[in-house]
Amino acid sequence: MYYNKRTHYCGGIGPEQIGREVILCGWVQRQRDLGGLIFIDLRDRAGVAQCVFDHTVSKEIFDLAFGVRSESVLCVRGEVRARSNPNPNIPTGAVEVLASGMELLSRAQTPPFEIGDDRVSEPLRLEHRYLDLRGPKLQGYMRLRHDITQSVRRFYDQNGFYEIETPLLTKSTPEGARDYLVPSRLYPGRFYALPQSPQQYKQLLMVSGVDRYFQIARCMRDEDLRADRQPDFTQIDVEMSFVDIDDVLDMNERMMAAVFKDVIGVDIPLPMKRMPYREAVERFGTDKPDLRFGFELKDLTAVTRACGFSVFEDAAMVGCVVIEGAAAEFTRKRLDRLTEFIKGLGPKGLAWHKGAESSSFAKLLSPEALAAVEDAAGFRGERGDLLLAVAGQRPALVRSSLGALRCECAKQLGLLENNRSFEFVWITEFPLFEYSEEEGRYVACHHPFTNPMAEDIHLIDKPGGLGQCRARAYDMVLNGYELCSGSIRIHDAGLQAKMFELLQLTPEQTERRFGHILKAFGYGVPPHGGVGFGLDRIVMIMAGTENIRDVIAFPKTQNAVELMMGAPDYVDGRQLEELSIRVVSEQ
RNA sequence: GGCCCCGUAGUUCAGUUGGUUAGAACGCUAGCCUGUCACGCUAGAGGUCGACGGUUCGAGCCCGUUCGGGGUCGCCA
Repeated sequence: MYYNKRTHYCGGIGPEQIGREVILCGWVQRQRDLGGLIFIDLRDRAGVAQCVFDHTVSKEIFDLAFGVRSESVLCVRGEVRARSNPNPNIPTGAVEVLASGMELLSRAQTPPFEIGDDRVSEPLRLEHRYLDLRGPKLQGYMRLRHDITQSVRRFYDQNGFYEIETPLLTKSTPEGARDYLVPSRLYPGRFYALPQSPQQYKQLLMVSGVDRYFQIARCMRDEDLRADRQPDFTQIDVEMSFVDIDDVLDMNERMMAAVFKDVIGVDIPLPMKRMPYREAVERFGTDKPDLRFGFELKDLTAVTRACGFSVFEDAAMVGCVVIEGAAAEFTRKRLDRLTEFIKGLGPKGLAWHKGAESSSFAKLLSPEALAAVEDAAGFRGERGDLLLAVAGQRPALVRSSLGALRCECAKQLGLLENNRSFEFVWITEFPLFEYSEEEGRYVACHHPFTNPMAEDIHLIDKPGGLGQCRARAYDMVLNGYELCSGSIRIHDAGLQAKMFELLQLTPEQTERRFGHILKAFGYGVPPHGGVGFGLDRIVMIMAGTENIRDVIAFPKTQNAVELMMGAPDYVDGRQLEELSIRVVSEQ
């Protein structure tokens, strides 16, 4: 037995080891039997090494090598030697191991798919996640994720932050995402909630005088999933005392730059760009703009009021994007597909224009009106521009559709493929409140502890002022993804009480949901603020994938199912009894 | 909850206007082969066409329902 005497990783042998005896352990990537000569490619997390079995090895070992199957676990002992015909396709291709011994440690069944074949359907791979994780792609992502979290920890440690864990079993505060609930055995009818974020705990740590805190925190939200959203995810949670916006932005953009430098050697220019929320929405139709390309939104409403085209005239807003120099790329068929794309988002249709000769609306406008539209849009026919316009009754929908459209066009033009540029921007001056039709009241955009901007506080008492009031809240956005979100919190008891009043929470509700934190704030709270980063998204972008499941070891499907173990699942009747739970719906 | 896409050997896919025995590649099994590395050659096994119901003389194909998966809107303080 010598498998516990491993000398190298498979991927770790090279010309330096020539002439030395090594012991490698790993999985059979492939076996090639040439009759009197057998090759076994042995794989571990570091790479693949070719092991050779020939007449120099005992018949017993040769027969063992003859019978090995893919994915069986072996330990191979032998001498490293130079290959007479090196394989330039693998890093260890200059050498091979001439086997003198071998142990078959675990015989594998035929796997349901070939390791490393990324065409295989995702459900099958998720059901056998441990096999998918053997492949070089996911191994690379796990390593990347490790490197990122280590770099994050180093940065905050070096800047005086304490890493502190907060509870997973906590209390439901139903303002925000839906909670995952955990029944209490000792208190029938009562429930813990799993944290959506450690928000309140980190603020309480500021009350405690921790001053600077961070945590790589698991968070759970029982909401529907997306390609970049899991119900069970990880947040880099950060809070600082005695700070205002600039201090928080400065610290955390330096963290992000340090991680990019450490992990992938990319220099991120600092300070990062900043853009008020309002500007982002007007120029890009979203609060998370992708700044890797242009195609900015233009408002045409002023020039289409009396243009002669009723669809434009009757709309509350007409907006457009100009896809510069790309008119030739967009054939009639592709424009039809873009129209379907837009319709899927809500608007009734898409108007397009390549010049007077080729346009869905030019004939309907007077020459003067058309010139005014082209001018307002920044359209230049001689450059081969394509103008895409959307008209509608809801300006917010017109903007968001155009925002999605500019991204779709960039994608179709191949501007994002293999694009390794990183365009960071802080979105600032978010609205403090937004009106909820569903609840018939104003709700906090961020959360109810968010501080208003000093210059906007007076708006709170003005009629209609609530919707105008801006918050000391900010998001870091990278390539169209929201990477983090944060704010400066309220530390003034009077202002906090006022906020709850404006949110139309009764004193009873306030007491039940937030009494503990208000009580704590009564004993001396420093001005404080912080951020929460979506770690999974950071890893995803640095990995260059668009699928958040790729960078989570054991992710869930879109229906929040964990296919490998089969969670969620029914539980034993006795377990339910202990929890005083009666299941009403049938199994 | 709404909308869109997908479901055929173990895997990835093809399958004509609805028509005889549903094909290919890889993988798998057996045999041969001493320099392969996507080894090669020979032979073989492997399918409730996601499920249920309907239309039809006849359904992988048409219709309905349903299940599973993906994307997206709502939702995600």
